[in-house]
Amino acid sequence: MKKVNIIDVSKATGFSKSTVSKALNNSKEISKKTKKKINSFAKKLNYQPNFFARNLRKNNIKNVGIIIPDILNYYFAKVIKGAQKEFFKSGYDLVCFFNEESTSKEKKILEKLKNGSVSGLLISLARNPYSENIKKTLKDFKSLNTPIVMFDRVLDDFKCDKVLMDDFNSTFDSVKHLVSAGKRKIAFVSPIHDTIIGRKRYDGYVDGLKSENIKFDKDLYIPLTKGDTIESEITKLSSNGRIDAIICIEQHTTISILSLLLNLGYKVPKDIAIIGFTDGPIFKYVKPSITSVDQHGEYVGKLSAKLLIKRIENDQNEDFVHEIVPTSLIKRNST
Amino acid sequence: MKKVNIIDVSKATGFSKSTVSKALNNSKEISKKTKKKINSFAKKLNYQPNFFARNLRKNNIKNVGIIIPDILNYYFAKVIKGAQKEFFKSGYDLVCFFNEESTSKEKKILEKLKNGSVSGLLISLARNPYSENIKKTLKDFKSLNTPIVMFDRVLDDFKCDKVLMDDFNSTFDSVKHLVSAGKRKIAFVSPIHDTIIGRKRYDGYVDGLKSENIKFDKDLYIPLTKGDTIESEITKLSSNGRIDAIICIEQHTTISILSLLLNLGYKVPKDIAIIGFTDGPIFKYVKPSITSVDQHGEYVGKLSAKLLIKRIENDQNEDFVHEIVPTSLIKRNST
DNA sequence: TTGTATGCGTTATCAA
DNA sequence: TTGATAACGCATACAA
Repeated sequence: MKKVNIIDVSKATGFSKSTVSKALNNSKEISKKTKKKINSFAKKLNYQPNFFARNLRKNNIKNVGIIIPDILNYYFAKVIKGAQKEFFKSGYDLVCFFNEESTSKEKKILEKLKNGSVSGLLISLARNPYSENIKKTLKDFKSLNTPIVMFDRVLDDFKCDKVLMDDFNSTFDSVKHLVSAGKRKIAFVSPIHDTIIGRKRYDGYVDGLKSENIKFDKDLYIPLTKGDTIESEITKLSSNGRIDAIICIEQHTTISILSLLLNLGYKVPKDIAIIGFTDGPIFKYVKPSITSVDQHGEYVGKLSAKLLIKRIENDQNEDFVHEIVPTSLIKRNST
Repeated sequence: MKKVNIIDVSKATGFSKSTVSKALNNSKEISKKTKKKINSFAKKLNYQPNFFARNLRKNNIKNVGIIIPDILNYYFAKVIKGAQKEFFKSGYDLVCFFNEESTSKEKKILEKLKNGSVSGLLISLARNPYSENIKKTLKDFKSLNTPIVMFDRVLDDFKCDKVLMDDFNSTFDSVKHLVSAGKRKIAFVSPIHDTIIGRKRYDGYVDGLKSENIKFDKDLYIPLTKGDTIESEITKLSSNGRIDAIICIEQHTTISILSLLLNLGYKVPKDIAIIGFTDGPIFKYVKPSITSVDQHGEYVGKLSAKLLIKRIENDQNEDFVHEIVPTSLIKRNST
């Protein structure tokens, strides 16, 4: 069963293929009557204009790519949701890729996308993306005129539109919140201390303490390296009333800490309060529910999509934009 | 900055464009030396063959679409992950859409996809998909030679490859598991009693009871309609030792039930055991952790992708396949 | 081994 | 208002 093309419609209606084309594209050159006839035939034959021929002729494709680390991460799922909605509204299709925190996979994806199947790219990089490789590959997109918008995990020295979370204030505000709840011995647990985001959140924590005239105690800063378990750290830290609150900037570690504290017999938040990071509902269902920093993933996706569309459709030479999306604290029962 | 095309490469190298084309496609007609030269020039110029021209010529596109209800649902996220991996391996790009449980949105997506931007379609329908509209739209894909694979939420009277969960045995096995833990007064809570899946799980429950010689008590079957709260139902049901276990086939309802029971002073699982449904980690972190039916979303995605690729690349006329993916019980502390 | 010519299905320009 | 023709960029049958 061959696909019906414009010539089939032309033959069926008796009009030339250029008339058919114009009629189907609702050109005002064509009379109402002719349009009606041609449209009805096209429908009857289930004619669909060839995607490639049309795009080849018009030389633009309404596809954009998105590359994120992991779709099972609730934050990224929200970003995709927000982005997809926005793109769909503007007629763009969203092609999804996952780098699984691997720079080499990321590179493979990027190389593949150079084939022109997308006219723009949304990307949040794999951890430790500071490889020259990736940067070089990304630069190729510039010469292909394919704009890139980075969000969340961005490359500092790559020039493009960027959407960032307000990581600094997320922890700054967390400290404020804890202090207002009477806490002053606040630990900071970071399994991502070697990332830019981790450092910004750390800075917010340190400055938050400073703004409350609390002396920074480096023993209360717990950077975790991959594979570290927090068990001994937390046990040590929590003994003798050395701390009365914990800010943890990664979801699973937060849950482990909560369960550890409860097992050790501490009351949360009375003895030790906890603040965690996630967009997801998990913290809502544990006991006690955990106060958490909401990163507004859906909004990040929407905003990134808007920037990308603008960049695709308008001037590529405008100055690059860096948007900072504020986080907000969802207050629950752990603080 | 115009994109460089094959003629630019041809001029740069001094070879004709057909020689260039052949060289870049690694044709054995072309000498090693020529290939080398042409390849190096192509690289230097950052030449990328025009996506549309190439596809127009070859008339096949390595894009597939996936439509799911909601990406924030962990099960569907897993399906996407599994599918994406499989598609990527075979060189296909995955274009993602979400129907948000709306048949009209679903229809819009399908209509749009008729433009030939994908050569295959993976779909899990919005609830209540039994509209003639959707079926008619889906049928159009047949005449476009675009194969469809349905998974999970399928349309019974539409002929295509399908991947289904073993819903019947999921609840059948759950009953067995509860009985082996000494429970016999097992309630069944279903917020999706009006769906095929809901009915199959119900059947599994009923037959599970039968196989254990437990008389079915219709008062223990709680179908919930949208908006119903389970509070009064569960309170009534749990009083006077009327039940000693609950199977609930929706994640959020399950969590609510757990929390309700604990508030009412019941011990879980001693007084009342609970089994829920989800692929996600939420049940792992509540106290007590909840035994749950794992639907193996990633495998469902992978399998669906495989079927679709086969259908795209091979004979379209083979008989349609219906795969049943077994579920498994993750035993935790609520049973 | 390389080059010439043609066609894929559209849309756009120009002529009728 | 309609139609003939060229062009988009590539791949391939065929000629050299």
